[in-house]
Amino acid sequence: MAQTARRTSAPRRTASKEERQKQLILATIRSVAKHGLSDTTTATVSREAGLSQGIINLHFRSKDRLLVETLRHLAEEYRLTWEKALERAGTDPADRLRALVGVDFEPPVCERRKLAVWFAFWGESKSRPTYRKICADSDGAYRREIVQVCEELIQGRGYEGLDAETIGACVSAISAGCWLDLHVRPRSIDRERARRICMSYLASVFPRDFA
Amino acid sequence: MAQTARRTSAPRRTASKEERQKQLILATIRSVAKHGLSDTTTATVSREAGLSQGIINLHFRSKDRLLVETLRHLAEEYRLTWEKALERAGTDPADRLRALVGVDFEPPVCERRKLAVWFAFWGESKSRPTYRKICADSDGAYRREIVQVCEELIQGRGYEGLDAETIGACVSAISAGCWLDLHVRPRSIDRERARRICMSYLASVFPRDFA
DNA sequence: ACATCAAATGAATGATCATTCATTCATTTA
DNA sequence: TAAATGAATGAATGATCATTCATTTGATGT
Repeated sequence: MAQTARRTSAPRRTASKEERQKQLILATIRSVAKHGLSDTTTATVSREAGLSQGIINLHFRSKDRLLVETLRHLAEEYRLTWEKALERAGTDPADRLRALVGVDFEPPVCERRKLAVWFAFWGESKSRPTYRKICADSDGAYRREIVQVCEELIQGRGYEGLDAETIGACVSAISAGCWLDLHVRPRSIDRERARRICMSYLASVFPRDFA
Repeated sequence: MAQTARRTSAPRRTASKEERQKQLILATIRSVAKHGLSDTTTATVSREAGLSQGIINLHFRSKDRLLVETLRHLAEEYRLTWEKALERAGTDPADRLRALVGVDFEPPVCERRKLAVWFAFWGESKSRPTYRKICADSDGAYRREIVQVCEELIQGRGYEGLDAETIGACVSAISAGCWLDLHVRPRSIDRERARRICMSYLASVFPRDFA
């Protein structure tokens, strides 16, 4: 009985504590994407992980903590992904901006399941200060990076009368807005089209670098 | 006991069925904004309405139906608001575009509580086809209107080489993205700043009409 | 081969929740 | 004023859920 469940999951006792926790976080992402946050229970998560009822309390002390750690995992993955993309992009501000926008529309960040989880936590963040803080910090760090790159581009390439704060706000707003479309109206848009919508904006404000 | 609850609410038996239902929908909006969708129970809603436990099943048959009707209420209010704004704006496409953008950042649409409720339903819409359909239809209708107005503006004012679909997608994406900021990082932005971010985009693509 | 021990289990527990329905109450009708 | 009506109540019910913990399991060291 437990045998059948185990078949689809990692070997039973060889996993280290960290591996087990990550396994449960990934199971939580799948469960939230599939059932929603309201209907994600310790049962749906442990079943998704192929493990037993009690496993969540064993590794995270409570369901609440598991959810918070899941959100933290998402935020960390996001940050690591755009930091790496910036490294690869080199020093040219236009390349760096392209890289930052690209991250929002490529795996591992832009997967339908993960969008669903982001929206799920955003949806609860008004009433959950812990969620809101993690989301706000994550968004804030990304925004600061965008604005800084815009500033470098405006300075370095001699654009006149442009406000980096406003443009940065626009870029990240368009990203978020496209995420909403990908999430709620997936048939109306795909990741590549979303990326091009963002790039069309950059082309309109920085024509010499993106047109 | 029931007396004290009643004191803050509408008179007990004078309300018509529709008034009672609307009262419960408004109570649901307050409850979802305050407690989140996960922690909104028939108890929190009926308490918020100053009525009894059983009232929701009496008027909506189930909690599920109440939630769906609450989302429908939000979507209808949104549609009515931008339809009225279009009427007031007259026939000039630039005015009409200004009006559509304005709606997203004025009451009754853009209130913190209502943003919280939109995000709550978006957050569950991957796993709830009913929610997703209502959200998708609402967004879709607004988007079609934006795109059409952009087309008129491009044609009527002789803008060259602009794609109305893409610009419409940008406008509504920026709106949604600003909503995310208002929702998750309310200290970083207010409605007026959000509106100006949208207008700055319109100024960059339609300089002769918005600059 | 055996003992040790942390990891994992899953049945049991108590709390919370949506829903039901017998009863109460205010209004309308006669 | 009395009877009839149906809106509203709230205690009771059963279902679901997170958490606990006594027991089982399997890996490790001797």
